Amino acid sequence: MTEELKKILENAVGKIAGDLGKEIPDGFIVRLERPRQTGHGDWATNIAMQLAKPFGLKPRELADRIIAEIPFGQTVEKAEAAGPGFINFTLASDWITETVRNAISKDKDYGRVDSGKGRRVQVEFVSANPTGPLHMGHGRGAAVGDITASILDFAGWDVEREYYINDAGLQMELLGRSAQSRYFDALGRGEEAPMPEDGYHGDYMTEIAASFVDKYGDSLAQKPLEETVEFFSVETGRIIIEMIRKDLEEFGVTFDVWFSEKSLYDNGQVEPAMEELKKRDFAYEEDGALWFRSTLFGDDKDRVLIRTNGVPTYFTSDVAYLKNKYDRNFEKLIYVWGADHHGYVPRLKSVNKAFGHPDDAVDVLLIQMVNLLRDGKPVQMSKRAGTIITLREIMDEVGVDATRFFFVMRRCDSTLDFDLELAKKATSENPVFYVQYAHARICSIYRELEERGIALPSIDEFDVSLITDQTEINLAKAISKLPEEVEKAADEFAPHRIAYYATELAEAFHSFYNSQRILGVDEPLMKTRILLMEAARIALKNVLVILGVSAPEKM
RNA sequence: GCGCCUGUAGCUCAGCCGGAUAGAGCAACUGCCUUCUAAGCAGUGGGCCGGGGGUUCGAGUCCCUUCAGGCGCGCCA
Repeated sequence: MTEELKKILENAVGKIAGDLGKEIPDGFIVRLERPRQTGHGDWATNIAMQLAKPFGLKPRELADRIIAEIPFGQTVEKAEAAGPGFINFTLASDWITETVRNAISKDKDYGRVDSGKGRRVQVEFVSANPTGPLHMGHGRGAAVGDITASILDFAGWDVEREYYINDAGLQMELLGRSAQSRYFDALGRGEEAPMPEDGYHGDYMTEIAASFVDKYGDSLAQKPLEETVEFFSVETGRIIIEMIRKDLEEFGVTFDVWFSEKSLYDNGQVEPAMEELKKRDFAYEEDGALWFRSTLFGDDKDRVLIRTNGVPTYFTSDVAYLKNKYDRNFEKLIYVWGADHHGYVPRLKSVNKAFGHPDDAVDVLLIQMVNLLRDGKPVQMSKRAGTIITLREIMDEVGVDATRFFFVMRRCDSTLDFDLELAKKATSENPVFYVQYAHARICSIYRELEERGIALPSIDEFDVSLITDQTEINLAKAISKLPEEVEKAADEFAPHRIAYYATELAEAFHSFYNSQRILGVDEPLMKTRILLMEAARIALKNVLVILGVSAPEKM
């Protein structure tokens, strides 16, 4: 629909350029936008303002000349110059028929676009250390990552979701010693293996230790402590990862790949990555350590890759991991990180450049903090005091649907107030219910139709001439926006756009529903409205699928 | 000290690559159920887009500066 309009405008502009003997500037493209004001028609363009100077005309004058070249009829019903030089278009009502036909025939695929062109993209998210349960912040990252991935999939990308398990390094050893200590506690021999200074104290550690006792009795206490640390570390990590995996699965998030940091070392992928940096002269040895020349990329000092004592830093793994990702032929890499890691972004980008990859192949989504509100007051959380709120607690309290929706309701780079009371409310104040309710209402009408023995009409029975009410037109317009919203959300990695769009779509439906009846009107009109409603149901359903929120048939 | 994020209606936030009279939701107020789900709809009021400068036909949007809040600046992860 907009493609045709663009073509019409390109032709018009071309003809005028010819008449004037002027050139169209390089890189010029016709852009169409949705006017903010409904009174300004369906679409608008600012080409007259853009071309005024090169054409040597006043914007309004040029706008009038462009309009004079437009063939009215099939596509465009009305075009008028407005404001400083906009051209506003009202489309012929065909677009409504097209929208309804399109939605119903594509059904589950309605809203899919192909801006991704089948390119491979990896979204790596959550990637929490396997040292404890996921908390709120991880939850937001999980929702943002998962929904971003869904959006990209809908936009025609070939998407892989990946969880990077930080199972190498000192944290894991600390975890092992903590588990070991709890294990001895469980045997009543706590003094033999004291809890390390910064050990993991959570209740889950006690439970894990108990499971070791169940499984191994006191056999693990027979050997010297140092000999079993590794075992405790690996096994505890495995148990916690499984716990995390279950929580995420219940949260509606599943990964294609669980990638172990340790495997980079076990499979010898770290050394070659370091060698490549050295070969390209981005790494050098000094003072017994291996350094990355981050100063070449504006960092204030070079950064250590391999410490003097021979132990690699986390940065080392990340270099190897980045290389590994490219080896798997991804064209685009998306990292979802907590905003507290933002200082690390330039370093990752630097490595990316050092390897000779385009800068925009890597995108890092920084997720700001979540403030949990109960009774309108922030809930104080402290790791030290053990008062961390876990993702599981939130899911259990407010449900998966509301949790997911709330986590993507705001732009990622803005801190999020998560109001527990609001998330649980079953009123229109709560956007999740508002959207789901629209879907349930439609399904309710279907039940009524079934009872009255009325079948879903065929698309050919849609009669656009019967669509006269503004709420009907607004609903059709909202439905027609799904593909463009998906494209924009994918383009910007902005899942919140879809949450906003979902609300807008639901609003258009509720408004229509309240003002017009479906049953009890003349049959042709009833059929036309049923088809419009069916298109709305499909759009709502697909949007909820993208968000990973259920679409209830009854509420 | 340096860097990143944020600052828009009473509250929570949208605002796309600079465009028209800055938008939602909530809260407040007024209406709407004998008919498909009122968990809904319609309407009203509410603004120095943190402040100051600049860029230009045009700035909430871009640049500089300043103020306020948050978060980072290890051979920790």
